[in-house]
Amino acid sequence: MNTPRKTPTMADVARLAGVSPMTVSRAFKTDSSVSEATRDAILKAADDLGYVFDSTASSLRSQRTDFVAVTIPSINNANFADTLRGLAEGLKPRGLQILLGYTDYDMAEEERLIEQFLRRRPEAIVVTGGRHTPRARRMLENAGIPVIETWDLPEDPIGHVVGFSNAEAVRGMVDHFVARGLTRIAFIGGDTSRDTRGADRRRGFIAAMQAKGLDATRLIAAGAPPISMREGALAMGRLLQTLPDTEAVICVSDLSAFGALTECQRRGVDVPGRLWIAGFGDYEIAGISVPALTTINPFPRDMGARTAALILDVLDGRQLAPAHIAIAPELLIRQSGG
Amino acid sequence: MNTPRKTPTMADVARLAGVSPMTVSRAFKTDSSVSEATRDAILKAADDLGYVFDSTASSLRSQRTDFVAVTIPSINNANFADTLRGLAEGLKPRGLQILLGYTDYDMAEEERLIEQFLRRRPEAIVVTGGRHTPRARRMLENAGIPVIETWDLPEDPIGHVVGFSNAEAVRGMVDHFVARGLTRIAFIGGDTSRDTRGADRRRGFIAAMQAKGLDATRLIAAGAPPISMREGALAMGRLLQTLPDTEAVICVSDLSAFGALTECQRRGVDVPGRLWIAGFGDYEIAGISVPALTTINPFPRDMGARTAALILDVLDGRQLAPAHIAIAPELLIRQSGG
DNA sequence: CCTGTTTATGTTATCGTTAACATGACCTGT
DNA sequence: ACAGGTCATGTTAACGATAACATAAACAGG
Repeated sequence: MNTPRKTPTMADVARLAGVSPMTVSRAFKTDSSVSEATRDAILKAADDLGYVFDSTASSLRSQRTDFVAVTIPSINNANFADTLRGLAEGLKPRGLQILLGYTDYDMAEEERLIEQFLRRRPEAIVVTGGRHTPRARRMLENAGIPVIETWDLPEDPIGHVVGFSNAEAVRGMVDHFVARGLTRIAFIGGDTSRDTRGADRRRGFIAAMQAKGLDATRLIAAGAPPISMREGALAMGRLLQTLPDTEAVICVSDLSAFGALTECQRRGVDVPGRLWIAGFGDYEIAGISVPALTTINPFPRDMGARTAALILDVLDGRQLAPAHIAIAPELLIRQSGG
Repeated sequence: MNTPRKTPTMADVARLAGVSPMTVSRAFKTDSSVSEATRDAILKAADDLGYVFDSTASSLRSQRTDFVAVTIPSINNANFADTLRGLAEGLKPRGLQILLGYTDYDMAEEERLIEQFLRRRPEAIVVTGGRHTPRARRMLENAGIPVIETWDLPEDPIGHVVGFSNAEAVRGMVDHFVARGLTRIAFIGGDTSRDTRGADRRRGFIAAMQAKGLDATRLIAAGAPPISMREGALAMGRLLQTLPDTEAVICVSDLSAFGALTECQRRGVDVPGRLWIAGFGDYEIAGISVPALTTINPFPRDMGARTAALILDVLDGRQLAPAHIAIAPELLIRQSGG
């Protein structure tokens, strides 16, 4: 019978290597001053015992968890995934581990996640968007760690911001279409308050149209997020039926835009001949579909990378005041219109 | 000047509420036996102090972290994201938090991640695929926690398995195409060993073709993963140039299949009229593109959900022996061929 | 009314690591 | 040869929670 021995600890390693536990602890930190011979002996002993370092104990004693908490609305979204990737890549060199949660576009769920995350004592917390429940906001304000809001430019930020104005970005698209002589422009999506960024884009569309003195009522609902290709196709169907003289459609995202495009293809509506379609996000599909989709690139991965860099700056004391980093989204005019 | 007071602990809450720290601890566990009056007083005190429960200390003492470690090849992949979602949803009711890492299709990176994760003392670990570095495998074997391999049916599993045979799934597609009378069938992707599942699918293609006595050499490389739409389009370009008499193409994923389809559209090649295209994964785009893509649905979300259920069963002692759960992928014949 | 059980709470020791301080050995320059 | 410094290692006492055990009060059944 094999002994049901417990997981070995540093003390066990120390005993086998003939040193004190403290020296073992030092040997596991690369930078510490331990003689090479001692370190080798310790690592050998640790290997022989099958010792696995216990981060939990380390975290408790050192008060450093090396966690960065991140909440995003959805994992099944290439834009957010890109931000996450930029973030993860920027944090990895420093050994910071992301604690990921998705809110499913639900602020109450976000609140629950934030509460859970703060209990884990992360070094920083990144949230998507600038709107939160009052309690969530309070928790973030009192967390005592850097807070970064992304994918938005909130009027009253909690702490740091790395984002862009969704409304402004869509205004750019409207202005471009109007400059090209179009007037009957529609917007698909952004109809529910749940998708905060979608709603902002829709608001931006309405404001921009009104600023140009144009009819801003060609609004097609797409339902609750995640708004995907299918919803885009259905919305396009409704648009073609109710407002057949529409000249261009701006969609809340490339996914709905592509769905809308496929609906046109199924119905034999020529894009861009009879109708222009624009999306948002510069997903891969926007660049490769036939026709390629006119869209807006908000540089999601860059947003993640900048957020990561900001976090490191704050943790290292290089950045003291709340940073307010604005990303400039880029208008990409492609074959689907513009 | 405001006092730089430290974060309050249970002891502080206990003092304010006039109880012992142990009672505070109990009050924070919903199931424990604390009188309603006491609990209210404690929660009130905690709120007044801005107390935030410290999971790190709790984990160290109770030897329970409520973490489940998960490694996936890429976050920017809707299939893996679906698995993750199924997993997260299944684990959330039990308060298990996912510790996510992505390997970027790199086994050495996977090894590094596994090592890091095990230090966090997760309750279980989920890995994608059945191939790992020898050291990674050893670490998993000795981890003393449930190990679940997914997205594959390894010959020699480490512990539990929730997956399917990538090779068998593709065989099903080949058999179907052959039954429909085709013989000149090509395969795009799976050419690098990095994408283990892609390579398995390619192997499955070759084996199935050879089993039918057909030419299994129409293999188009798509490069290193992540193989996406663009690579699919480029590969299709090469296929049309070098093997123009090909009747059908099976692609390593729907993303490359859609890219391939767009290339046909750009070149005026009729799909399915002149060429059939099939993908893998049943991504949303497969169902909505025009023509819709013939593909294979491996039920990624279900895989995640089943994995979560398995983890709970194991943690609760309901499942003792290593489980071996095979998912049956479904052939979806759509307009692009079949 | 007494014993046995349940309920609400307290006491003590500990989870495994490391911050902070201490120490002895070995330099190093004058 | 010695004060001052560096280097490698050791000692002690936490970090903040809770498992395990203990106890007092309330309750229940005969």
